[in-house]
Amino acid sequence: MPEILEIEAYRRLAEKVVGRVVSEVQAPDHWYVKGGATPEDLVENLTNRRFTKSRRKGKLLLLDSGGPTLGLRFGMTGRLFVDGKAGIDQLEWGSRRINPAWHRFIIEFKGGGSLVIDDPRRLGGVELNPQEERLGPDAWEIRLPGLRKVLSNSTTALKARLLDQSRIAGLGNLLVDEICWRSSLDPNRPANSLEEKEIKILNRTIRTVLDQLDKRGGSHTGDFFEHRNKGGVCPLDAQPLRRSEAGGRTTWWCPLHQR
DNA sequence: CCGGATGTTCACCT
DNA sequence: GAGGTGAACATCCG
Repeated sequence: MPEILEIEAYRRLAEKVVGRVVSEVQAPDHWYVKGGATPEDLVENLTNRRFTKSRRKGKLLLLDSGGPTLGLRFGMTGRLFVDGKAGIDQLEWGSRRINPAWHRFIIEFKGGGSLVIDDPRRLGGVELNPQEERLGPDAWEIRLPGLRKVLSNSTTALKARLLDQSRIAGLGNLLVDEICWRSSLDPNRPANSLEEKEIKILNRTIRTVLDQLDKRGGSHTGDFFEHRNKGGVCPLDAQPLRRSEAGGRTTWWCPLHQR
């Protein structure tokens, strides 16, 4: 799932619960509660609280309450439902079935309505007062000086650096492939080998891709997405795409124009 | 049946 | 400390 665009869609959906008061919290899956807290901690800290804001940092969704802040992570297969309505119609690689056993976290509100995380693979989690400072600047808000800093002093592959949430928060595997492809940059290049000219291109491309794919409907709507398969060729120059691994993730790129 | 898929965290190496 | 790897989570799809 979800990368920054999907979490942003969830954030917008979660605005519906701002102003509502929590009547009941169900956290049936102890494993799903992170940060050293227990399901009981969540119940105690959130019951009778009124949510005041729906925020996002990278892939972390945050609901402020005036007291504790609730942090929601969705892993690859987590979906958010508010009042039974989904934030994303169809999650790539997700399940299209609905199974109550996959409802890892449920909040009921006074006066009706609910917020539910459905997560078949249990890769997400909920946390009280997550350490937001562990995340780098948000990818949607980062600017040239911030991006320079992300890439400086590191021989790590460009792609691994862009996926490192502590350096820049929000980009996932699909978005990074799309961004490198549009920027004509080889994802395997050492991060600190980029010239100023290339960093500028990358900086612009990050925002262009996020704005454009957000309007289109998500991380899987990029121009490159449908080609990153076995036998895929570059839609720009028809060159067969290469496949490798970077940062532990499958990477596709065009060996001709991505340098 | 097997392998891989939009993610995060942590242990364990070098 | 930096950086890489593999495991764990559990389901769907080809």
